[in-house]
Amino acid sequence: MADLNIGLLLYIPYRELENRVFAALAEAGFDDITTAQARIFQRIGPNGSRLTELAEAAQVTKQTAGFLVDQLARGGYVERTPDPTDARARLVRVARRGLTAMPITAAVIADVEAEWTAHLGQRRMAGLRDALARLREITDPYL
Amino acid sequence: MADLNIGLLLYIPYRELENRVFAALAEAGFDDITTAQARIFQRIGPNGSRLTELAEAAQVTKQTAGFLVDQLARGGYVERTPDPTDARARLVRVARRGLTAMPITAAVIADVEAEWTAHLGQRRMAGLRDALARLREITDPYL
DNA sequence: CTACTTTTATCAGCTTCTCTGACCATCGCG
DNA sequence: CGCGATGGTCAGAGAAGCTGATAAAAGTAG
Repeated sequence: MADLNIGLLLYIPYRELENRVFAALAEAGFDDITTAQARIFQRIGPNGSRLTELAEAAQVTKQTAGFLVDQLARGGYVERTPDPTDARARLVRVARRGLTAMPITAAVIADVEAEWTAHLGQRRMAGLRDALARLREITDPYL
Repeated sequence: MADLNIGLLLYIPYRELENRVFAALAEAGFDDITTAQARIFQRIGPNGSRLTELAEAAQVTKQTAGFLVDQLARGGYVERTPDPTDARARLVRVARRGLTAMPITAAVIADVEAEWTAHLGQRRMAGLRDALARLREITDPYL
């Protein structure tokens, strides 16, 4: 095993956080959501997003994004409304059930961050967040 | 969108690195490997690993791990040898083709890390690596 | 040494995710 | 208006993951 590459080092805590979030959501009754759906849901902007935007941000094809959005819509997590500025497009917005799930997710993330801060110390945790935010500038295809 | 949660901040650069690695592997003729296979391959120890270990490290079921190892074996990336210490178990080892692919991966990772270091500065990059390595202590199920 | 439990791995069947390719409707521009 | 670009859907297929059931070897208790 020895020292792991930076990719795996990024992936390991990501996966841990994801697991914790899904465990909490399932316990709260949101047991019909999947990781793939969540990765799309996460990228919906405050005023809704177009399918194409979501697909690009999540790095999947439009077809896959559409497939996942349909499921989220069936579950009541999102709704699809026509885009007033473009008759071809439809805006995906967070709906009732999605709004209910969000604070649960936020609470788990806060918990996990607190644990990580306790382990790393405030200084290193702040540095981690700062470094990742800056890294996003050159690695996020959605930006 | 606004400020993203720490999970997504971890995932974005992870995904970028993964994409770069797979692009380079494909260009070098290793176009038959998938991300799922690579996530298993990555966890194989220097002296081989058991299927159960790989499954746990990659956080998939033994069945899934077995399925992926079979594919890796068919591609010549790994080989399965009997475990001398336990007749039930078989050790998964990196084989010829796997050994050939590893330096290509390492080179891409080095390139990407250099880019990230250029963007963040040496100090922040070192801090990032340090923080992630420490985080692994409390988030890696394989440890 | 026998009986029971645990561990390691496999087989079978199914769901979910993701892709490619083909297609349609609308937009925007010259 | 005509035409390329954009936003999205439909159809079909492969990959990846799961649960459940089974088998074989190992470990453990008596």
